Amino acid sequence: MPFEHKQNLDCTHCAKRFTNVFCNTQYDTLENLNLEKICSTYKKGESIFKEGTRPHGIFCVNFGKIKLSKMGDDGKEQIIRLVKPGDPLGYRAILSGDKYSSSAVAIEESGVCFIPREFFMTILEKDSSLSMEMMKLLSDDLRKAEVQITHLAQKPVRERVAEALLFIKETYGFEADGKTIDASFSREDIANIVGTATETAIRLLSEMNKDKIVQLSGKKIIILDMQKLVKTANLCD
Amino acid sequence: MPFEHKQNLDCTHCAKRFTNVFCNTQYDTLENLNLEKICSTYKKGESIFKEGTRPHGIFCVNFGKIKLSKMGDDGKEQIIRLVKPGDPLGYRAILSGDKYSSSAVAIEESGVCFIPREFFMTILEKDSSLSMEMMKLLSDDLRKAEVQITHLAQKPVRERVAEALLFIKETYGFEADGKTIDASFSREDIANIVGTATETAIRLLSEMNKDKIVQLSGKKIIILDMQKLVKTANLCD
DNA sequence: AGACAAACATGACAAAAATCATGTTTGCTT
DNA sequence: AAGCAAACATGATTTTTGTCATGTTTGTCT
Repeated sequence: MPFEHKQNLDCTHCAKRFTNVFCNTQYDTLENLNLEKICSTYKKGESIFKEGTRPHGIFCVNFGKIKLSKMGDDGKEQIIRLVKPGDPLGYRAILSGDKYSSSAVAIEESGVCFIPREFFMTILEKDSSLSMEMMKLLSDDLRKAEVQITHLAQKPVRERVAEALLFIKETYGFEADGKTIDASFSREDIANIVGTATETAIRLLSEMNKDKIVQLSGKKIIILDMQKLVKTANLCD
Repeated sequence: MPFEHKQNLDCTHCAKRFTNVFCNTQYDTLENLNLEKICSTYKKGESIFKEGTRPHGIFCVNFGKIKLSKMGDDGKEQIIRLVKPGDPLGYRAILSGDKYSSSAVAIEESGVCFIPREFFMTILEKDSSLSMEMMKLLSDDLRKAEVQITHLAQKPVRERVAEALLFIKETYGFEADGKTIDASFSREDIANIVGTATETAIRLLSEMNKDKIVQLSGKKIIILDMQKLVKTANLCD
């Protein structure tokens, strides 16, 4: 299924964000990058890479939405991160030299560019500013992961559900109306972000619906009262 | 309290592990490192650095045991990582360019070397193999953090307590008898690794004591039945 | 040694969350 | 449009975990 529908995506998004990573790279190298990259589209549910397999390069999301998730020991999915256009993807495994520790699955139709390992590693060796950017990326991911660890360990499910909504909103933003979260997650997905049973997630969302904090209409979630939502999440910052 | 009792520690441990990070660095640079580094000892309970403060360099543990922990939004401590002799320390904040996202506190008397920021960054810029090693370090930390996220989200407390014991054992090893974990953690510390109430941790440890999986004698924990302990932790790998 | 505080332990209870069961809605496919 | 499966919803119940209360042990300081 993870198949290459070759078509050259215009990398405006990548230009915005992923190129930040390459911001100090020489221009001719970047031109080569444009030649070396392979663009593909993935349909909703297709996986870009799978946990346990070997990485052959690094990805960059051009359009769409992707979830990074890990299989728990009992076969339950845990969503680790959400990926948006412009974000690099699959760098952890490449940089550590081991297998993918999580899977990347398209939440909706997505366009992704692939940069072969050799090419990426060559630039990485030559260009210290790229390494620096990769280190920034990793340390930032690590910081976020540590926050998530603390919250999972200490916060009740209700707060974590509210936090998950804020997290999704922070990642994908609102639709044109300025209040509908621009992403469609199943209740199960939300439960797998929060780390709870699907029924519990459903229940708590329904409660927040009753409390006029959010409004549920199908898969769309409208944030009615941002203040209350933040308060429900009980965040310090 | 975090005071510099200057004394030059012999960096045999650092030579073993931290120097791995510097393994491809030129010899003269390493000699400078030995001149630039500042060694200090920290008494049990003293902190090497504090969450929210600005990093001025990178540390390396020479002897002792250190916990890295984060304050939860409700003021509860969450232990993020355990640090042992030879491990570098405080690199996340330096590499991401922001403040410390966690505090480092000595669990027992510890000797720590400090390498000033400027010096470290200079080598980092010049030496691509050092960057590579730092990226490996970070990606590995990230992988471990993702595993921890998954376990916190999905595993019951009992399994996580068993896992915490295995984790402590993995980090600090056994005493000469080959069965006593070579570290003294309070029950509260263990609870703060696991992400549970102190009483719950105490209770579950007592149970495992009754079940002859471990033997508790004061702060010392003896692993009587490693197989059962691993089974209790319910790990897949 | 005695006093004192901190850590450890355990019971009782309350709260939170998972599980099980059973409908209902929704979105597809034919 | 009918049929069907997946997703959503909700009630009832059980299990897990946290909290509160109350002792006991341990180690440290004088």
